[in-house]
Amino acid sequence: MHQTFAALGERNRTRILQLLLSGERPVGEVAKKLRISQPSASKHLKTLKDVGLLNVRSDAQSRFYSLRPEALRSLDAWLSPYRKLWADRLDLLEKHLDEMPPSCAVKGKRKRR
Amino acid sequence: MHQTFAALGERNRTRILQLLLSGERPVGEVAKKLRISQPSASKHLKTLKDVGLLNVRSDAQSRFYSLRPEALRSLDAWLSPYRKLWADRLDLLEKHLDEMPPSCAVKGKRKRR
DNA sequence: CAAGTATATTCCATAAGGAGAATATATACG
DNA sequence: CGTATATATTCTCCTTATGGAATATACTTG
Repeated sequence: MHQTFAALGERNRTRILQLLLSGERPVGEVAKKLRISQPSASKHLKTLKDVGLLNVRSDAQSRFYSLRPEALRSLDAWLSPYRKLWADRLDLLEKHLDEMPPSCAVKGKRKRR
Repeated sequence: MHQTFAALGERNRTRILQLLLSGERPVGEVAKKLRISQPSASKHLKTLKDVGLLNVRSDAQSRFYSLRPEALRSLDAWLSPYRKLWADRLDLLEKHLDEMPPSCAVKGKRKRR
C-alpha cells in the first residue's frame, strides 16, 4: 500500500490522476496538458501503471492510459478504518455540547434525541 | 496533497498510522512496537506531523503522537471524485445485465426498476 | 546540581528519484 | 523499404531521503 502512496507522492502524478478523471488519454496529450516532456510523462505513467493505478490500451502507435477503479477502491478501503476518527470526533462534540449549560445553547447544534 | 501521499509512501510510516489507530503513543513505544530505532521513529513521526497527519501532546519528557482526523478526512475528500469510477462500473454492469436475453437471467442480479 | 529518562537533531554514507537529452522501439503510410 | 509519428528506455547529473551512531535538549527526581 505504501507503494501506491509513494506513486502518488509526486505532484505531476496526482495531476495525471486528476486529468484522467475525464477519461483515457494518450501519452502525448498528457504531456501537453501537463506541460511536461514526453519522456517525463511516459515515466510517470509507467510508475502509476506499475502500482496498478492505471490501465493501458494500445491502438496503433498510441497508448491510452486510464484510471484503474480497483486501485482507487483499495485506497478507499485502506482509509476505512480511519473513518471512525471523525465519527468519534462528532460524538465528542455532541457530548460536549450536551454537557453545556442551557445558556450556551446554539440553535440547531444540540444533540438530537 | 502529494506531500501527504509522499509521507505515506514509506512502509514504517503507514505502520505508524496503523498503530495509532488504537490511540496516542509516546515515541518510545512506537519505536518498540515497530522495532525501529528511537531516532528513526522520531524522524518518521516528525515527517508525518509536518504534513499534518499527526498531533503531538507533551507530558513531562514524553511526547504523545496521535492521528489528526482532519488530515485523514482530507484524504477522504481527495478520493471522492474518484468514487464515481466504481459507481460507473456498477452502472455498466447493470446495463450489461439489462441487455442480456431473459435466458441469461441470474436471480437477484437484474436491474431494479 | 547530578544523574536518569525520553526525545530530537546532526552527521555521514549510501541509495533512490526526478529532469533533460539522446536513443531505441513500434506502427502506419506511401 | 524509407520516413514520419507516438512512445519507451537509457544515461547522466543532481537533489532528496533513509538508516545508524553519536550528540544535544528537555524534563524529572533526589
